[in-house]
Amino acid sequence: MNLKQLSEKLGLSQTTVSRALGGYPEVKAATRERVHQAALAYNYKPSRRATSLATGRSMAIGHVIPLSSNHEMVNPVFADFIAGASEVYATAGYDMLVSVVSDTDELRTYRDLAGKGTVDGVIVHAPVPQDTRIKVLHDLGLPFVVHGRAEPQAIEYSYVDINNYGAFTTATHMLLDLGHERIGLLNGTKGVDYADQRERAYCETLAARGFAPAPDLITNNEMTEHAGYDGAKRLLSAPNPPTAFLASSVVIALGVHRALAELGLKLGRDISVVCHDDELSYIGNGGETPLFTGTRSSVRAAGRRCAELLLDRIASPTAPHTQEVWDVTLHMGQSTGPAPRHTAAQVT
Amino acid sequence: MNLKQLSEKLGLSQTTVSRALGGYPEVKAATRERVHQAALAYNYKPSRRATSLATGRSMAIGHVIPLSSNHEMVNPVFADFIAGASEVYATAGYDMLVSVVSDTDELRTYRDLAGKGTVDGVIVHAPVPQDTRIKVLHDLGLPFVVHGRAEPQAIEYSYVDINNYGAFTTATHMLLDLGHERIGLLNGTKGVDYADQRERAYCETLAARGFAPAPDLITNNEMTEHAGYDGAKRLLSAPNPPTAFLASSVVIALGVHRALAELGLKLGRDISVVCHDDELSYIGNGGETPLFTGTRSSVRAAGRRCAELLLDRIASPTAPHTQEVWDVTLHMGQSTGPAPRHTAAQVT
DNA sequence: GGCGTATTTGAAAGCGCTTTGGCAAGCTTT
DNA sequence: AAAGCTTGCCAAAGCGCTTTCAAATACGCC
Repeated sequence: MNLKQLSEKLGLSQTTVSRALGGYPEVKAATRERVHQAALAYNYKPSRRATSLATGRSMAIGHVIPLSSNHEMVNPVFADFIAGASEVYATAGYDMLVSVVSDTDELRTYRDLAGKGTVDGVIVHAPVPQDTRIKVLHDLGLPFVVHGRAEPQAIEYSYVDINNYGAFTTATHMLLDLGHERIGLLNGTKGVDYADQRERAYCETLAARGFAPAPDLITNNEMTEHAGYDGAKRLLSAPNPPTAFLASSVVIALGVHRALAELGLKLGRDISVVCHDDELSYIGNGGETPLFTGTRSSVRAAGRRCAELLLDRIASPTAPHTQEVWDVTLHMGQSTGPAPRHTAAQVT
Repeated sequence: MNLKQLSEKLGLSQTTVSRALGGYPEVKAATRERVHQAALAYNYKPSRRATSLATGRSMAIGHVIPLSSNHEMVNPVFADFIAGASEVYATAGYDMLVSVVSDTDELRTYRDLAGKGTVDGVIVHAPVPQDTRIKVLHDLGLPFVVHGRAEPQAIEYSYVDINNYGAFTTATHMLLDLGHERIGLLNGTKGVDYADQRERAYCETLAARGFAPAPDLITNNEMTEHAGYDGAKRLLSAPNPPTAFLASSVVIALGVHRALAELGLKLGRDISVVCHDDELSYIGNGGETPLFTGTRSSVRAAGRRCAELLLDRIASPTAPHTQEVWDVTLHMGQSTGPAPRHTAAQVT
């Protein structure tokens, strides 16, 4: 059933039917009602294809999920981020288009989406400093919102980020206050903004408190369980091992936890761990007393907010940009405690 | 730049330009070349909106990710599944549309997608026995492929599944062979096909070997880390605790691992764990000697295969249906060992 | 009654492609 | 030389909507 058929059945013009369904005011209430009834009865739904050609808007938002080209892994935070964004799109009548592409293909994907007009806007993930994507999207005239930041940038843009620097400053201070002096940092891959911010916070806090950050206590990796396990195990078996870890994600922290169990070390007593917790639904760190002490911020909420901002931008493209940095709160769990008197790990 | 403008620049008709770009044979090679050059030079890309209206195909596939209505969680396996599917779509020129919806809204979403013609086909996730979605999609005439099975069904359909029954039969036998007699089953939510298959395999194998499956050794839950932790802890602190666990996912197994660490029990010695491993990239159980002994099957490969089958169906809708059940292999890890002589857990 | 103003409806022109049905020119074939 | 094929191109008709512009009807008021 298409518009023409429906309007014939009703004895009305396509114009009137279209307007009635579209909620335009110049249709008599009675007529509108009649049209709605008929649409329901015949299960008429305007073709998305035709609508978008006529309006010039595709009513879809693109999410380009970068696959780190050397590992080809997809970070589970995207699942939650997308779930949040999807909620917003659904209520606004937008569809969500996701393409998972090697990060080397990302720019091409954007050019494609813009050229073909497949989407009305995109979300940019995991920005790096001086991210080229921002310039490209700006030049393409495709509205976008960045999840994270990519400073410095000549171009004004909207973003939603968390205060990574603040979070890891707080976390580092807390571990220092507990008496930990050798703290390992199990971080994400170098060059991604949040990872860099966190490392900077860690180093600068240590320096401010009079400790020289030891480069050998920092690992950079995809934030997998395995990386956490490997990193912890390696650092703990080195001479002069750390007594605490800062982990960039709960998944990493779980890996640390596994390493500790294997080494016979007790979390929170022998070794302390603080992580950043995105509140992933399946790998949650919830409960009244969460396992890991961590800086917490819902990535799902970030997804929602990014989606909202993007829809706003599409609706009013000339409005000033919105830049939000969310503060994160430190939640105490069972993974932190005072530094042991003697170096805990006597691992060979 | 649109087709009209490009053809004017070239002094050709829209027809010829369209054909040249579309690879139709009735264009002179020299002309085709000239058109391609111009398209490149002016960065012309045919509008997806217009193309799909003209052809009647939207060149998009829908993935409806169900959010269990009571928990509102999104399973991380979807991230990997989608990554696999996306690869296939990308090479075939298809887009992937994903909507994350409460499972109560799923049917409405399908009707919407079909009615508006937003997608050319969909993938059905996490089927339940006598799944209503299959009937609905069949009646809507929307091509689909199911990831998993939903037997019995009056309707013929294509699916890709793993041999869940076989996997958990093998796993149960293995634990029995190691001397474990009380085996806990930490399963996904009841009613989802794979969870039911696994429970059936577990129960029937126990029965075949002369053991009565104890209902109090089975838990059904969302497959979160927390569920694994809770389940293990509860079962281990009951009178007559199990000496081994079958876990429906690595994420659950990680929770079990955490519970064991907390109770001072050693994985693979005091308590054995076998899990099903979807080979999730971030929560991987890889390495030469994986942590968990498990039945292994790549959910990403399943995503790829489902996508291929769906594109095939769309290309030839009357072709016979394909039904694949993949065998899974058991990989030995460090989490299994002979049953301890005495009940290991002396937990209050 | 006539005029101005709302109110309500419709005809038709796009949106930017694909594709059908021709048509002209150049080749074969008889 | 006429008839029949190919080859290479084009005009124009859709695809199913939205939206502009115009028109018809109803209403209020002097």
